[in-house]
Amino acid sequence: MKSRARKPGDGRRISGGNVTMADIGRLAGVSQVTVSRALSAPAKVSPETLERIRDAIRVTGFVPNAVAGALASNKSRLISALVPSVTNIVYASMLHAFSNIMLGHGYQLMLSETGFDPEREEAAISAHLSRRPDALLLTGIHHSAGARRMLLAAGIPVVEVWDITETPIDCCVGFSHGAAGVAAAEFAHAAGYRQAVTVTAGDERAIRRRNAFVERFRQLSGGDVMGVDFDSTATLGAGRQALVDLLDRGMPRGCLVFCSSDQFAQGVLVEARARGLSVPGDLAVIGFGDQEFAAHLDPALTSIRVDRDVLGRVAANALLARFERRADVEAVHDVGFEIIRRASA
Amino acid sequence: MKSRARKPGDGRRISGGNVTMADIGRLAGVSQVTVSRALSAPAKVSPETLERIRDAIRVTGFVPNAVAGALASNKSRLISALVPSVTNIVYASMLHAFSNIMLGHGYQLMLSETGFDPEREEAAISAHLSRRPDALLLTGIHHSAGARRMLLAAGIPVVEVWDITETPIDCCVGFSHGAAGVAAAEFAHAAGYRQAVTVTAGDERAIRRRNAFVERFRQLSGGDVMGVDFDSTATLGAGRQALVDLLDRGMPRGCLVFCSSDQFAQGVLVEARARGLSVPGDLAVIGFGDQEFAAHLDPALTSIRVDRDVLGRVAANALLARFERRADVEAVHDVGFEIIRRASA
DNA sequence: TGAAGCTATGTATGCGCTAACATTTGGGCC
DNA sequence: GGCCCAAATGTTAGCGCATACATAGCTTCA
Repeated sequence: MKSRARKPGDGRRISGGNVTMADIGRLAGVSQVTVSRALSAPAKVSPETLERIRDAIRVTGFVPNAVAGALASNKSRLISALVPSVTNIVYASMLHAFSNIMLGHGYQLMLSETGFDPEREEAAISAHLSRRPDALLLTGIHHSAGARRMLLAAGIPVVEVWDITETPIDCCVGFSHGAAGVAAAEFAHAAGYRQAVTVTAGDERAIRRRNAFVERFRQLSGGDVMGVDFDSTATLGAGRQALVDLLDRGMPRGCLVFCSSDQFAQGVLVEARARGLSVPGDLAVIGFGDQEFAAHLDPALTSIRVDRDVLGRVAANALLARFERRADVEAVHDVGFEIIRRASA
Repeated sequence: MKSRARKPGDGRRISGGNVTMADIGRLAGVSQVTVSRALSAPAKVSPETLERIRDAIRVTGFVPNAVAGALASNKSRLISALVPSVTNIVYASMLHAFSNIMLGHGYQLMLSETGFDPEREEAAISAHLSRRPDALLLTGIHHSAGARRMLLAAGIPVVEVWDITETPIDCCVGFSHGAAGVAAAEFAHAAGYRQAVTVTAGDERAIRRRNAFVERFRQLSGGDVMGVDFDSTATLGAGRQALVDLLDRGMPRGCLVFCSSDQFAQGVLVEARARGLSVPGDLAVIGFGDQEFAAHLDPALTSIRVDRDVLGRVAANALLARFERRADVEAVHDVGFEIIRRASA
């Protein structure tokens, strides 16, 4: 009896889908291994046999079971990616570049969102590791102790993106958020701004940029820097509200608004226009991310650009290099950032 | 001998990660099955045994191998999602809502981008099916013949989103793009517009909306409707360029620009402002998607809203219903759309 | 001409888990 | 006291592949 007794509705496929290599072999008059070879190393199979096998596959619609393959070979050709949010273009475009390269090398992507929450991240890591991915992409360099332990125990390549550290779990690709904040402060000071305020999302990296900005700007200008912080992710509406709050709190005229994202910055610009405030006269604005719309706003938005495409590509290549145990791979890749000066600051 | 001889570098984990249930059982003084039960049905295991097993798991950092579990049970608890692009907020936010619900029910997500290309979609479907997902989410209702064949043979729940049809592969959640185009034409005519042009991305659904709009608008106004088509996805810059082209081609004054996305519409608004054209005086604009920025543009953008959150949630629930073989599930879910009238048209 | 090597295939085994069935133990009950 | 049943655990048999090793038929060339 080929199949054991099963209750209905127990997950057994209705039809197709459960054709196996053994079935194909039977049809083609060869053994299961030869079918396996025909798929993974066709050069090792004679042309005639190959053709019979391919016919059988075509006729049956056979799709090899990669789950079984992964179990047998201990290689899943699956990559896990954990990002804070897919609706944030900044992560989505990095993912896009990353997954395109991995796909080109035969790897599929498993995705989870962590929402900037280390506990959710830890849960996701555990869930993903149970799937035995061949590698893992994490966003950021701060992870719970439990997460670090699991990742080290898993013994697979891990790339942390969007930040850099001298002590990555395995390797990291990103840039220094502290340096970005400092550069923005120096840019603002050099541009003549002596007063600044901040608008920051509930994102640990945004907070680090803000802190570095505030510290450096205080050093340079001596003044105090007030700010509006959000728990949540950046939206245009929140940016508008932030400017309302800042004006209520007596935000000085002619000051620079350092925003943790272009969404906030656009909101500030929109609210300023609605109130008849001139930019950069009454207030100047600097965003982060240099999204496509930044250059087209009126006034065009000054922003900190990070090449998310390069980020994703470098991360993918770092993993591929690790798979091939290439010796030339470095653990820390700084992709840098660039302040794009436009009319808003 | 427990492990066979292996060459170095053949994918074997370095440490941890290859603890098995049998190892845990040995430590806890029970058999492997009891460990399995402790994890999947703890009520069936005595409290003392449970505690010893949990201790052993804690000590070793054991993470169960879901690959083996999936092979044995023929249930992967994996859902495949194929979307045209994750960088398009319209799909990203739908995915976000979808994956949140699935995650809450213990399902992980496998993701691929298809780039509006049926061939890429077919390849992705094949790759995903080899992973034996428990269900599949597809974008759109048009798929290659090969794709349809594979999906039917797989015998798993499939939900097609962003469109509806009377003949889904399994079930679909979306709205009628033809109806949306017709509604936009009727809205435009009722608002007094007698001339219209279109700006359309290389997206089969956008083209269908456009065609329906053009046909209905012609019926109502008698006039011709010219348009700019892009092969690629919608960007603000392309929208600007589209208006440039349309003006060059003698686009009539006071006409309505029907855009296949808010990105295009924003580009048209930006270009109009740059040229000193008034909106909706010199030209009116209607977008699609009602993204967050639409309401904040100047003038605020009239757009066709589709509730992407509901779309993702309904799609998730449709799959969950199928898993539970609930009888109350319908095959076609029309989530509708809504024209949000603002200042731009 | 025969040993060595190569090509094409096959056999055996097990990856780590779940599902079905078997067994043991200890009450509860008539 | 014997019977039945439930609770707790164990035994067995695969899931569909990939890997290691074995084997048969052919070349090749010393």
